[in-house]
Amino acid sequence: MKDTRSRATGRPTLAHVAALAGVSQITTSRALRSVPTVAPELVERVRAAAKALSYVPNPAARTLASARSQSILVLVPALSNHLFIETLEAIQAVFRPRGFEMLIGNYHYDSYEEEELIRNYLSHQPCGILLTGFKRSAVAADLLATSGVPRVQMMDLGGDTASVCVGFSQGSAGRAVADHLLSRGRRKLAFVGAQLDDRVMQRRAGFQQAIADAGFSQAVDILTPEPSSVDLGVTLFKRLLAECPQTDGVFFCNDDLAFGACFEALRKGISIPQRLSVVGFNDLPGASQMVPRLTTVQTPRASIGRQAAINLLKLLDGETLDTERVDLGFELVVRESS
Amino acid sequence: MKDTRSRATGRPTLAHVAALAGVSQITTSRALRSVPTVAPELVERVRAAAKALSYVPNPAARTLASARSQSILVLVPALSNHLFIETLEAIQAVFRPRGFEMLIGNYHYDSYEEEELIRNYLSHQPCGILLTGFKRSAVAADLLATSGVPRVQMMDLGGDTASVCVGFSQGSAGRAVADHLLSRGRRKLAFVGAQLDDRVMQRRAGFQQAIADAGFSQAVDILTPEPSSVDLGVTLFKRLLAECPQTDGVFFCNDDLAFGACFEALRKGISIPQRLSVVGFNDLPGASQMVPRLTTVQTPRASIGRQAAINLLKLLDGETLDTERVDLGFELVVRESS
DNA sequence: ATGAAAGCGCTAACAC
DNA sequence: GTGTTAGCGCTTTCAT
Repeated sequence: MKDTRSRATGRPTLAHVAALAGVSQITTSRALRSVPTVAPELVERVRAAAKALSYVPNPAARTLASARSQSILVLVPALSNHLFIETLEAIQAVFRPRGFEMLIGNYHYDSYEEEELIRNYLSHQPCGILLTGFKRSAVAADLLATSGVPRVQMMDLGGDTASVCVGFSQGSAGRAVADHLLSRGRRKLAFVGAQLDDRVMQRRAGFQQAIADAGFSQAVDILTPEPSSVDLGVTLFKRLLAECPQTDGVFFCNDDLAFGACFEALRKGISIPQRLSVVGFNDLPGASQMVPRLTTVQTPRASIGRQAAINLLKLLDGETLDTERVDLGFELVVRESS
Repeated sequence: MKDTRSRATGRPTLAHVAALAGVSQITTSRALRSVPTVAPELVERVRAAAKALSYVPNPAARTLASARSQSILVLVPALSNHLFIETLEAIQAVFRPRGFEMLIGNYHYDSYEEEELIRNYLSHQPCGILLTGFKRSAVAADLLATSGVPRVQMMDLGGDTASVCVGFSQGSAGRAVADHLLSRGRRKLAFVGAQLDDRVMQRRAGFQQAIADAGFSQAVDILTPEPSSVDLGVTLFKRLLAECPQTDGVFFCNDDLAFGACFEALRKGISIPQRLSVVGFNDLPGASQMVPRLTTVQTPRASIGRQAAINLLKLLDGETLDTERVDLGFELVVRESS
């Protein structure tokens, strides 16, 4: 009966593995972390010993000794939006196989909560941080900068922070929608927007620019500062039909607006693919299954997550990607109902 | 210029706080953890010193020393389902204010992945575990049992594991739906089910039982082993109308089936609230906004998360809740479209 | 009720 | 390339 487990945790420790492999603790440590200076033969022996004992490293000890954990902090504004879930999945697909853990911080679109989360999670000494967007409190920005932990920002490309960003351009999304509609022969194009924040206006600008570049002009703008919703989509769609009945292509700046419109069209028996092309931004969950032919411009969530993760890995490896901005474009997805 | 920060992390340590407060390190530790044996006056002094230095405890050191982290491991089968997101939010609302972190493990309905997650996360020495359902591999169950970490199971009440469960009874959900329909004067009741797993059959049994108890009998059963989907809902709804046109109340065992049916009804101009009552299980995201009057039986996700978290806290406090089973019932939610 | 000493399991720094 | 030593920052144990 050999003593191969720690009294405190009941699990074998590095010392046990080292003893079994017949090398020093530090060599064991290095071998297990794939530090290149260890002789291949020793690596072999150590691996075998670790396996024999079912050794699993103690992350707390590792973090304490190295002042750096194997965790990546990911801050998202919401979990209720599918967009971020898919982004998280893509991130995890990069990090999990490499032995990193993900700490997920949901700040509910609240910058004070974001600040608190940062303060809390920073105490865990994450080795990297993935952030969503630019806007955050000065305190939060300062905490991040002071921490010195490598970080990558996702989704937005704009802003003034001198750091690595992975996202897409709202303007080119708008442009693509216009090109798509024009290529299908649509000429009476409308833009329907709510909320009217920067992003919406950038999408609109790209949309208009592309129409102008093609030598046409946009037929109509239906705009309102109200927050976007399915109901509002119905209302604005009615307004569109009233004000500009000859419209044959619409870009709804938000998914729920587009959905409300499609739904209303369905009710009224308006055949959307034939009389009208509708494009929405992002994809309301389930919408694709319910509404006949809704074209959708999707934020490239998975690509953004994956690329952001990959760039963060590069930073962790010591590469310098200063102020790199990666524009991943977007995807035009044509959905069809049953 | 006093030396109030650790060389390794740049942050103040317990020793710094102790020095400033003029007490020993261990008293400082106890004061900060609210160990009751410390004199109130010292607690005061220590707190002040900690605040003055912006001291934040180092979780790695704490975990290493005590062989127990402040993390709660939560295992969910998916993040893409809103049900689990809402459950997670409710759990977090209990734990975050008390200083616990949440480790979220998404096993994608894959029991091998669940096993891997358990093995990995167990190395972080979580102080508690929240699990979803009963079915898991024998290895996983063994890992959990051997770990000795307190755990609570969510969602299902059945199963044979002798542990604390918080969930709801599928049978009583079915019963409630029948009662609801009967109370609205519906008499020709139908059950539409897909997938036909245990849970679906339990819902059906409860539904039938309640109808029988009220002295009536169920008009028709539309069953298929195919997996549930919106499309299938359309198909089954057509079958229902063909086979049993006089039906005036239907219980769809899944949300997407109900949605497909409502959608189809809408297309055909069948007025659901007048001619037919439709009840679906759970709420397809967005469905409430799109379909006129869909009654929904909702898994009490938030209540389950909160109650499970509270029960786990009790276990952490040393209370014994052996084999406790908490049935949280369910909610009947009537949704109306715009 | 408070404190001193001894680790927790690992890695950084420096030797050899 | 490998090993020795000395902590990382905290809590446990045991004394007082």
